[in-house]
Amino acid sequence: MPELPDVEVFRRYLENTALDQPIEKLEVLAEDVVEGVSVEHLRSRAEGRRFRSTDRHGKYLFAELDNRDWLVFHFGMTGYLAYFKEETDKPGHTRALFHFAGGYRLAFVLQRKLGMITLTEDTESFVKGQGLGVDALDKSFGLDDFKRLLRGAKSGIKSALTNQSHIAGIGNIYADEILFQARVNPKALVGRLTDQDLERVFQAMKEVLETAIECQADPTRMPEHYLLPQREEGGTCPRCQSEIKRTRVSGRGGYFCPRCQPG
DNA sequence: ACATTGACCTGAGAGC
DNA sequence: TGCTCTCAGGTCAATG
Repeated sequence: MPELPDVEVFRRYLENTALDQPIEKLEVLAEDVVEGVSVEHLRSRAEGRRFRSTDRHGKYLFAELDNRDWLVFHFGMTGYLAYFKEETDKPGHTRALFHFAGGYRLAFVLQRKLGMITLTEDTESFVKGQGLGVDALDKSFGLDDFKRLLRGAKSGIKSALTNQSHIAGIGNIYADEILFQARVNPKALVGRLTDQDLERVFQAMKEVLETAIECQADPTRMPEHYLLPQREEGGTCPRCQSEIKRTRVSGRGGYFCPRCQPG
């Protein structure tokens, strides 16, 4: 689930639910999801504080505490947040649980433990330390920057789009969607794409990510001309009705329309 | 610099 | 029902 649009939806969710409430207790149910700092340290920094603001870079979510520390969340392949009050509403695979004064809780949920929580004093240096590239939806990230970034890349376009040190936020699902909308084959070598191709990919990148956020990253709400709801064996291209094909790029399964996105 | 593979984790679904 | 296999929106390290 958690690519840029999903994480942005989580950010807004946290912003709309958990801000400004005293954190009475931070319960860590799976200690191995805390990275970089000890569980004790994390708890001592968070307990008694409140979430003051949020931020996001690529697939990382930041939540600022009122002591200027930032909690960092990464959701791996299966993570999400859940805000609730009754213990019976606690999701399975809750790995960390913020208990607020007043009885509400915020759960950090991971089925597979591929995500993590950590702490940083400075989000910019955290981003730099992770080697992340520019956020895909950064307002100052324009077409010229995009072309400059990809110029010289020897890889296929899908690999380039999902490389977080180039552009942060795009994963397997949305790379497929972007390339479908841009009518570019996922394996096409970046160096062989025309300026027009790259422009279409750039426009599609912005448009798809923004649209996905508006749709709450929910495939069932996406526009009809989107590939996402058809991402399965035997799916139908919403544009030309051809059969959607499965491919493999860098070990990950992907979907594309062989007719709209010829190789 | 790039692709490929396997590892890290856990669960769902298919096929036998 | 139970077993095995494959796959799943993440990244990272080792290898060619």
